Amino acid sequence: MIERRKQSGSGLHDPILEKLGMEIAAGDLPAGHVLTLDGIQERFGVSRTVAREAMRILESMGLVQSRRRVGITVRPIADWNVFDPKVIWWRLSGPARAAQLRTLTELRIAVEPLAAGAAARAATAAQRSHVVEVAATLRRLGEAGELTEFMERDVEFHAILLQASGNEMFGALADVVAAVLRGRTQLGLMPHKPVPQALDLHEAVAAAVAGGRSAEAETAMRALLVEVRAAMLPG
Amino acid sequence: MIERRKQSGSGLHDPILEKLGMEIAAGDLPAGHVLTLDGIQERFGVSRTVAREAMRILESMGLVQSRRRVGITVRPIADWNVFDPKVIWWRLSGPARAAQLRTLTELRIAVEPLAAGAAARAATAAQRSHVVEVAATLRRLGEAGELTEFMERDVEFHAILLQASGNEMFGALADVVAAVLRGRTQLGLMPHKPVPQALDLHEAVAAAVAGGRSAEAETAMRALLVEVRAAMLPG
DNA sequence: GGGTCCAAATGGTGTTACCTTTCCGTTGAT
DNA sequence: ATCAACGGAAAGGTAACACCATTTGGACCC
Repeated sequence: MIERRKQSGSGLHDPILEKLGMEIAAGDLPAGHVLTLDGIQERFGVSRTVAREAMRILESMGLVQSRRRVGITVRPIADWNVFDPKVIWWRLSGPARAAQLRTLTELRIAVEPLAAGAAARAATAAQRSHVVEVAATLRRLGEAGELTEFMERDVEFHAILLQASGNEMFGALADVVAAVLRGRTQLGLMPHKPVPQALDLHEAVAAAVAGGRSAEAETAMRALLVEVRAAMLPG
Repeated sequence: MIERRKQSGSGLHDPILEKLGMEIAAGDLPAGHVLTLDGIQERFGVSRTVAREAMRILESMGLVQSRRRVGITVRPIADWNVFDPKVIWWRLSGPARAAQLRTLTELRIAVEPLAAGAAARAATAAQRSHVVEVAATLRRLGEAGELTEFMERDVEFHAILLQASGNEMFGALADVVAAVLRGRTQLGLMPHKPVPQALDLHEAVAAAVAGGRSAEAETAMRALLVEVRAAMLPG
C-alpha cells in the first residue's frame, strides 16, 4: 500500500532533474539565477533533447521559467508547486528540511483530523477493521520499544485514514505524511519511546472510525497531532 | 496579487498538453488507455520533440506512464498529482467538476481555519489592515448586491489570509481557492445575495486577525466555511 | 548628452533523420 | 503445455539544422 519512492523514470533526464531540483530547492541556485540549455548539456553530458525535457518538467513545477534569448531563470519559491511530491522531497532533503517539516506538520494538523472524521463516515468494512488492527499493533510495538517497526505501522495507520476519507486530495497526502514520519525520526525529533498517551489516542481514533463516530475521530486525531507537534518543538 | 491563469507558456507543446490533460481528467481517455507518440504527432501535427515534451510533463504529473515498446499508458487517478494546479483546473473544467469542488471545499475547511489562525500570529501590519479593509468592502458590496465584484474581493480576502499564514503550502492554495470561488458562481451554487451572517463572519475573521487573536480567527473562519458548505449542498 | 533606430549576437523553439534499447507477442521446439 | 528464441514496435537518445524572439549595443541624429 505504502510504496517507496522511485516509481519514476529510469530515463537519462531523471538524474539531471533530480540534481537541478535539489539545487534549486536547496537555494544553491537562487531565484533569478539563469541557466542555459548548453550549460546543462555540457554539465551532464547529455543531448539537447534530454536537457530540454528536464527543463520542461522543472518549468511545469514552477521552479524555472524558460524565455527566449534569456535562458532558464530560477523562479522564487512563491511560484513553485510546493505540493508536488518531488518538490516536497527535494526540500526535505536539503537545508530547508526543518522548515518543510514544520509547514507539513501544520498541513497535517489541518487535514488529518478532517480526514479521520470523513473516514468514520466513508470507510469500508475492511478499512475499519484494518485500522483497529493496526492501532493494536502500534500499542504492542510501542510498549515493546520497537521503534522502526512502530514507525512503519504508524505510516500505515495514517495512510489508511487518509485514503479512507473518500477525498482523493487527502489520499494523495499519504505519501507525504509517510515522508514526514520517516524524516522525523532521522532528525531525532521523535521521543525514544512513544508516550502512552499517543498509544491511547491512536486506539481512540481507530475505535471512533470503526464505530462511525465522526466527530470523535476528528477530535482524537487532532489531539494526537497536537501532541506530535509539541514533541517536535525545541525543548 | 491574484493573477489570472495563463502565466504559462506560449510554446507549441502547451495546447497539446492542455488537450490531453483535459481528456484524461475528463475520463475520455480512461486509465489503461494507451497512446503513442506517433499518434500524438499526427493528431496535433507536431514534431516528435514537441510530442515528447508534452508527454514528459503529463508523466511528471502522474497522469500517464511511458514505457518502451508499449506506449504511453493513462494511469488511474490514484497516481495523479491531484494538487497540481493544472490537474485541478482540468478537473474543474470537465464532468468531474462537482466532485472536484466538493473535495476542494473539504480541503478549504481543513486548511483555511488554521491558516487564519496562523495569520493572526504572523501577518504583517500591512496585511492586517488590508484584510480589515477588504472585509469592510465586502459588507458594502454584499449589501449593495454587487455580486461579481463581491466575489473578486472575496477571492482577495481569502488569498491574503492564506499568504499571511507564513506557511507557503497554505499560500499556494490561494489560486485554487480563487478557482473554487469563481467556479462556484458559474455553477449557480452561490446565494443570489450574500447572507448577512457571512458578512458578519468575514468581519469577525478580519478583526481577530488584525487583533492577533488566533483562536478566535480560527473559529470564525471555520464557521464561515461551514456555512459555505451548507450553502453548496443540494437543497 | 540623450533618445531613436537598426543590426548583430544569443539562446530557446521546432523539425528532421537516424540509431539504440527495451520488451511484448509470436513462434517453434521440446 | 512450457519455455526459449526471435522479430518488430515503440520509446529513448543523439545530432545537425533552420528559425525566431529578444536583448544588447552602437550608430546616428537631434
